[in-house]
Amino acid sequence: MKPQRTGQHEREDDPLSPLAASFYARPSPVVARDLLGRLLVEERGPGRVVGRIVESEAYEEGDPASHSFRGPTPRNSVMFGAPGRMYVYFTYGMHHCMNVVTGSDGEGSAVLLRAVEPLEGIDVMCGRRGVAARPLLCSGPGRLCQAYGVGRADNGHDLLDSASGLFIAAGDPLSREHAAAGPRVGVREAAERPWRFFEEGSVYVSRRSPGRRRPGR
DNA sequence: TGATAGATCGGCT
DNA sequence: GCCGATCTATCAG
Repeated sequence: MKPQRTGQHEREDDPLSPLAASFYARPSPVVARDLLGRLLVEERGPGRVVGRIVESEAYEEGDPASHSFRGPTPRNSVMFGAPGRMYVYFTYGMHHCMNVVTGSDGEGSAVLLRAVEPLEGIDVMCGRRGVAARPLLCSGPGRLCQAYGVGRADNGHDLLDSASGLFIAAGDPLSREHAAAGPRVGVREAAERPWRFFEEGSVYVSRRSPGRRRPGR
């Protein structure tokens, strides 16, 4: 049960208003951390799907782990384009990963969205994923794309346009004390650039098992 | 509960 | 030809 939004969604204080271009036009590690707590919204399918971003990773040009490291190619060209667009690629023969292009036009930097906490449209996500357990719906880049119905066709998608039905809304940014940083997943020499950002203690992030502590000890 | 291998294919060398 | 910003099933303990 939500109040109807009748053309008021451009208001700055509306948590469902899309983030502006200036938000993305900053260095990717800055954007990655600032994305925590924001809302990933999709309303192109059977119902509105909303999730709170709890995990992200930054990739910079000149970073050996980044697709943009060896310069522009047909595959990664979106990464070198204007900030605020989505870079979607296919990997491991079966998974998609979605990124948000950051920095300035011509620079190959982006932020990988790794996990969100499902808030709305749980049934839609379950249907797309084929699983029911909430922590398994969007905890990982491949799962996230599947839950949101995002694929190669969305490469280059404009996130600044909320009318497109897929965008990131302002939400409620995560406070500093609840945000943690660490080495990126699957990246060699990962410790040198601790550009994975996540919400401390969230059960909706990926890779939470090692060293997991239960409350009380 | 934690570690490991297999699936599967587009892009780059 | 090889490798990968992954996920899942399966096995061992």
